Amino acid sequence: MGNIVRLNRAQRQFKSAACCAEATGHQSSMCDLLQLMGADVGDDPLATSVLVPIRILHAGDTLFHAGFAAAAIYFVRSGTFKIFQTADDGYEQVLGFAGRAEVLGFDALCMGQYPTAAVALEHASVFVVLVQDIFALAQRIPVFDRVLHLAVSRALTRRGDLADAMAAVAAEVRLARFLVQLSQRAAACGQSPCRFHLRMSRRDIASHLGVAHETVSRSFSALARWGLVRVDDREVEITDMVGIKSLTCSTRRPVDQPVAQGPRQTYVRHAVNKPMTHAVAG
Amino acid sequence: MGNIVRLNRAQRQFKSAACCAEATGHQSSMCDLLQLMGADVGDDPLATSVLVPIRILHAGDTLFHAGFAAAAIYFVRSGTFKIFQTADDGYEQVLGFAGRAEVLGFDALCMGQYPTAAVALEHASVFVVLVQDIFALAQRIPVFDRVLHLAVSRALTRRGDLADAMAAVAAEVRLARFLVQLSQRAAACGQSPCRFHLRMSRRDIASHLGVAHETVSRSFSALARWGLVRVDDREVEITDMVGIKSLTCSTRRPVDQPVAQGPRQTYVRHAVNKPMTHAVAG
DNA sequence: CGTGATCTTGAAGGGGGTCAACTGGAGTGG
DNA sequence: CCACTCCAGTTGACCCCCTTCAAGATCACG
Repeated sequence: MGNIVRLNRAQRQFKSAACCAEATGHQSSMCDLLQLMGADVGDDPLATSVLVPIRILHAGDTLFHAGFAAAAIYFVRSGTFKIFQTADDGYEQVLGFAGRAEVLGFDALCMGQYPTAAVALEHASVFVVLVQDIFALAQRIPVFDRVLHLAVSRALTRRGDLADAMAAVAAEVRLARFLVQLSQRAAACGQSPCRFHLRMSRRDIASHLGVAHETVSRSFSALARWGLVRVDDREVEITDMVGIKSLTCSTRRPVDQPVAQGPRQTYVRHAVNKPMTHAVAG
Repeated sequence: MGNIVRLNRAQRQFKSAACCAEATGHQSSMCDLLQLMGADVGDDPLATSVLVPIRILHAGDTLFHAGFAAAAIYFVRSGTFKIFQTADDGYEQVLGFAGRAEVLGFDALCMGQYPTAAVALEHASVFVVLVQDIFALAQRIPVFDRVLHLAVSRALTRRGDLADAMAAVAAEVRLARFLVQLSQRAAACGQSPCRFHLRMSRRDIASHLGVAHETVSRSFSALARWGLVRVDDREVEITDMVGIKSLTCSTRRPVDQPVAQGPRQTYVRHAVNKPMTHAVAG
């Protein structure tokens, strides 16, 4: 795959001065953090008095490296992040993409260092909560404890989705599942579930889905040919939501008794091609 | 794959009377739970006074179903569990296997229902903490809050390992990574890192690794042929720990400048076969 | 305009999915 | 006790899909 550390372009592109820019961070209050996370915090004087630093990142900036000491956890205020771990040979395995109101770096708690790295894919900002403060804050501000638990629970669910996407045999199905996930996530944020701009490169998607990046390209072309999506570089529009969702159902050898209807639609791969060409023809 | 719901045999095999047997559960104290999780709890009178139910399960028993309302989270006291989600067509995607001191069902918190299911692979017992009690307990017993956060952090890391195992191109590498994970996990529990009994079927492993179960069989045979492991049904012995660990390093197209040493060892698949046959010959 | 990146498409080869057949063990019922 | 059934596990054969290598298009930047 060669999903190698390639920050050069992004760094040049966005002219981020410093790689690990702690720069231009200001302060906010715990109250804002709780509101971001969807908690109902009346006017808790304690929450408003506790200050929480904010860190600003440019595209390509690294929020934290894998293997570094666990200094803090982060709550995404804006922007998108790529979560990945790097193998010995430099291969990046992308575990997921995190957006607004998601927690980052929590998996470092149990081992004292980050098992994964996080890189901003666009201009972004995060709330910073130092590891050494977490438990004290959780005790002093119960609603923060609740918010944290819920956020981590969501992060856990997200990583389950990862397996979902990688489990499909056909590459087109993997991509379809990924796009549907993005769509539903966008909808949950109040954005359009049909049109969105991909923040990540084909390489990142490929690593996330466990295929070669050329295969991602081909799968995009296939989905477009079948009339399910319209693709222009990183602009994606889902033109047939029903069709793409039905495609995502193709897993492996479905059941012991396949369907016993129609012309032996046993293979998944066939199910991938057949109905789609029909859909194009129809 | 046909990784279908096949509890019949297990149920018959172990003669578990009720599928969802809440049966024969007794009570224990929060103190025991905290000690299980590795916390140092002196003689906290509060912790000893809080009672925590224990649930006993037989092999094949379901701890909780996917889609059911989130009633409780569980801490594994003994035994092994299979965590999985079931697709519409009945395909089981195995997300992982959980053992002693791991938390189960936490991902249900954020959505009110379990996104995954958990089934006991052997005789097992768990501590039961009702969802409605979690936050109150976390506030009353700070150590419990800490223990919970750490356990969830570990669960998050575990799901990262899942992607690691599924990311490899070659099936033998996936299996090797899985075995190394099991080995390291066993070592962390004070058991032998070289010999262990697999609690899960080939089908479960296949689903976990994202391959067909026939491929798992073939990969076991290949690893044995290369002298890395000895396999007898579910009894596994790692006979060449260095060799199997070096095998796990094979990812995808390593780096842009391969190694430039020796005869162009660019392909992973070659690296899989070549050195191993040498190892057998040598 | 050269450089280097992303993205796309083509061609070739092989690995693994799928189906099939076989073995062996466990439970069932005669 | 022994046939019978069911299932886990293994191995073989076929062939499609994906990986890999390669080349071209496009864009950004100096």
